[in-house]
Amino acid sequence: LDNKIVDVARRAGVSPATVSRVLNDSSLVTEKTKRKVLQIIEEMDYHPHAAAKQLRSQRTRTIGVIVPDINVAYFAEIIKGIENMAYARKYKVIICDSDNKPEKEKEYLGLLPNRAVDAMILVTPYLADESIFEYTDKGHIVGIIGRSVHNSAIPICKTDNVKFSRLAVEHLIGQGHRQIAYMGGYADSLDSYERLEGYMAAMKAHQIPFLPSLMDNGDFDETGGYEAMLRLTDKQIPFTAIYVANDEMALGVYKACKEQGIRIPEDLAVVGVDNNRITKYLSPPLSTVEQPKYAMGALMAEKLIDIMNDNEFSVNREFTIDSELIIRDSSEYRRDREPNG
Amino acid sequence: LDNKIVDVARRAGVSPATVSRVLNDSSLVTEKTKRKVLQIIEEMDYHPHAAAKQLRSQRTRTIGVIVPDINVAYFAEIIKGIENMAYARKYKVIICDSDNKPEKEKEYLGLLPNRAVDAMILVTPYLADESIFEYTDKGHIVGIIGRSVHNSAIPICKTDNVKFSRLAVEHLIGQGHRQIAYMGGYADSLDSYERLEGYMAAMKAHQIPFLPSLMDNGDFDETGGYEAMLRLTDKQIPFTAIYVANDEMALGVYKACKEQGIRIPEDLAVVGVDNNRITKYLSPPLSTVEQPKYAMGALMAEKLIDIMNDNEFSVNREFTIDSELIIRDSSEYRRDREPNG
DNA sequence: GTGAAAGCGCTAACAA
DNA sequence: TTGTTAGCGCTTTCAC
Repeated sequence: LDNKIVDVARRAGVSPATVSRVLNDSSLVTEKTKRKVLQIIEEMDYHPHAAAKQLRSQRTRTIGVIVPDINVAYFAEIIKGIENMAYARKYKVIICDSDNKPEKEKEYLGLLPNRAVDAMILVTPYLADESIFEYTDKGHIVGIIGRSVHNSAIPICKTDNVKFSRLAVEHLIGQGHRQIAYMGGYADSLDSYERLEGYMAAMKAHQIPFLPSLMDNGDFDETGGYEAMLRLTDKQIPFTAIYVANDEMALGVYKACKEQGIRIPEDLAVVGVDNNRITKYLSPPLSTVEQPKYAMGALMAEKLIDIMNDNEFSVNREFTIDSELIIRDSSEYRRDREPNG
Repeated sequence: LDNKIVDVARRAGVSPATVSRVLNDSSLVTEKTKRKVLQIIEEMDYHPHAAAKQLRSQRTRTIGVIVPDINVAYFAEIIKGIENMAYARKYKVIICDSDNKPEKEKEYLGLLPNRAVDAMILVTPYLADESIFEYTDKGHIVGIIGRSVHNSAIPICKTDNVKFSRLAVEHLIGQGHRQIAYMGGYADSLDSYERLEGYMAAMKAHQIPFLPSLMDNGDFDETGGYEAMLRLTDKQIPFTAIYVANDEMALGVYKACKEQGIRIPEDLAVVGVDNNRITKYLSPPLSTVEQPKYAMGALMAEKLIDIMNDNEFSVNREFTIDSELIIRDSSEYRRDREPNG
């Protein structure tokens, strides 16, 4: 029914091979034949069959992206960065929303051995390092965004958790706070751990004793943050500031504070991480650490595409992007400030 | 290098056809052979080659989704609905973020004739009806979410713009408002038009004269909403309430009000549309119309998959889902209300 | 610079 | 119930 490459070839009076060369702009075709073929292609409204091309060339020009929840702004922005770079390099992006279900992530990884994708980008905290190595060991191309992994061969893109966490906590200390709580994500997440490290470094540098009872984990989501905040306040150990390992959990902290009549920032200063779009609309606007989400997505997509095309010879496969502390009203109480940031 | 179906066949002592049958669980295989083959597949860690399968079967089990911006919560939630249904039916989803660029949307539509996708879901206000018909006329399967199109053959999923807009405006009238402004999206969008229709119906039903000068368009985004709001207030024609055709523009309205010292809801009641996640965190929380975004995505994906598998015989291809007015503080000023909704 | 021919890995029609 | 066989539509040697 549809036109194939032989039909175009016949009409143009050339061989299928030549049409193929034109299509993939090989340098070995005369300008004249090329023009002719292009014209026939246009006339016949010919479209190459993707699957045939993929089967023959053994590449799909498709990248998969696994995220826990596309609805969370942090992941959506990363995907956007990936998509834009992919589009510029004529790659497609298959989106794999794991719905926070590890089984679903494992199944989606299967796209690699099925050769439905040429590479996979993981933006998920769930998959164990070993599950990832299973694939990289077989030569599959995998990139990781926003989390650390103990394997220097895998390209990974992240920010400096320790560094920005220390800055965030030192900002709170600079505001006069001494009782500062820390809320992490999953207990076993390397990100959580590194952010805690930064927190402790700041405390230590200012000779503030570290209180384990002022620490809790909120699973990186709103509900978890809410519940962790309730546990923290239940303890009756006073604290005047809290450093929360991501903005989603900070939403839960806001909710808990509202319910308990704790005023932000008068009674409690709050600093989050991610600079989700939502944070600047909160009341008060939330201080947070900008994560260059779009840039991380775009960079990782570019690196993987370069690797697949053998344009990537760099030894260093770990890319650390700078992140910036954004101070808003949630951590800085001033009467003279405008109503919103 | 990798195992193919013949390798499995050989090892299992059967023909490739039988292995294929097992893989696609055809009913014509003995339990015994099936078990045997499955075991060999497991042993050899065999994974079928997606492109070969696609080429032979002429289906990709992949759906494309075109959205203007995956970062906008409205679109992200729809995608999530599509992705979940697709996953349940063993389909993949290719995400096409057009970045609000019509050229990019046109190019992504090319995935259809390239047979890189079996169907395409459009969630974009940009593409002209004719551009869509170009593809449907050639037999390509296309579904549309959240906008109207003048062609009953194309499956489309939407909410009843006229109905919910009328409800929203009548809510404002019920609060005692008479000078009510309307902010639409693109001037030529059918959604904008239908929401205006609902607005006018409500006004007419309550014998409130319709003032064209209390209408403007804000292009469905925050900046557009901000600018449209400035134009409206510049006119010096008083209004005490505004019905805004989506939440993104309402963010712009909030910003303009803040700058001009207009208090919400005391000086101006605001109602938006979409119930983006962000709205309930605004100060004051924004009244809005819930759009069942996830449900629309899931429903459309299901319908298209049914159509592709000939399980869909229904004549009616327009699905209208109910939407619900959510009243929060931005349109209802009460001293006794809790700080946030 | 161009063409002929082989084959990528699978499925489906037909035969057994 | 199972096997044989012929392609799906393209790219890519290898000749010319």
